[in-house]
Amino acid sequence: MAERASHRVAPEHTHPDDVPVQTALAALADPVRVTLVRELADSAEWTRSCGSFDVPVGKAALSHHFAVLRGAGLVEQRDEGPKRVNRLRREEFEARFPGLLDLVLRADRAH
Amino acid sequence: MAERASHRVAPEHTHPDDVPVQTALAALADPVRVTLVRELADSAEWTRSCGSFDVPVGKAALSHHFAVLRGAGLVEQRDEGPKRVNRLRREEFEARFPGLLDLVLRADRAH
DNA sequence: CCGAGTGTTCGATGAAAATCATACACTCCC
DNA sequence: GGGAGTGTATGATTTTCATCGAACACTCGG
Repeated sequence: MAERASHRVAPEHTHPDDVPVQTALAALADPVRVTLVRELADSAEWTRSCGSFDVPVGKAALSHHFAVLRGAGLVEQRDEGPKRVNRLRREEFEARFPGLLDLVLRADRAH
Repeated sequence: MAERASHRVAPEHTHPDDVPVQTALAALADPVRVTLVRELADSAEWTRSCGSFDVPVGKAALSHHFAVLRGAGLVEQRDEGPKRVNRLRREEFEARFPGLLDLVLRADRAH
């Protein structure tokens, strides 16, 4: 059939424009999610599969965190073969919440 | 004696510079606290006592929220007679987390 | 010095969120 | 098509956090 690579249900995405400030802040208030966002920011787009992140949680929790990040308009996902690869929505998120992402990424550990 | 108005233990304050991003985001991720911050932003400094805010929580919870806001470097308090009056640490917080406060204050309800 | 007003502390309660283990669905490759 | 690899869904457990009620501390004005 004229199908793309995946038969799975495509992940639900929320555009940053449709995200309340509250939701964005809550998403970024969790250390695990911030780690994901930071690692994602240091990688090329669509190169990181969900399982490739160095966080101390099981895959169930990990999957949950990605769902939250999608819901906050921070991450976009696409199925590529058996893996689900990720992309940080830098520009779109920056346009909706100017400065916020940079704040989290820079994260002066000097404190 | 050469004492100020209050004998109470002065409230503990944390300067924004000593606040981790994580803490700041968590503090602003609560709707009640955001209401406090917004009302505070719309008032002259040192004019609002803790009890003067329009939030749907008892005074115990309210007192807790102010403690969190102090710990996040968002609010400064001073005892004035029997009341404790507040001030939003606009400049200091802005210097530490550029753009963050504006983001919360503007809070486009258009979503 | 008492009483009203104000805010904090403490302990308990309830709700929300993070986590895990297990089971399941899908894709690819042999 | 079977099996390994990858991610999701579900249900239970744990932790965290917001909240409340009641008791307490402090200030001020009669």
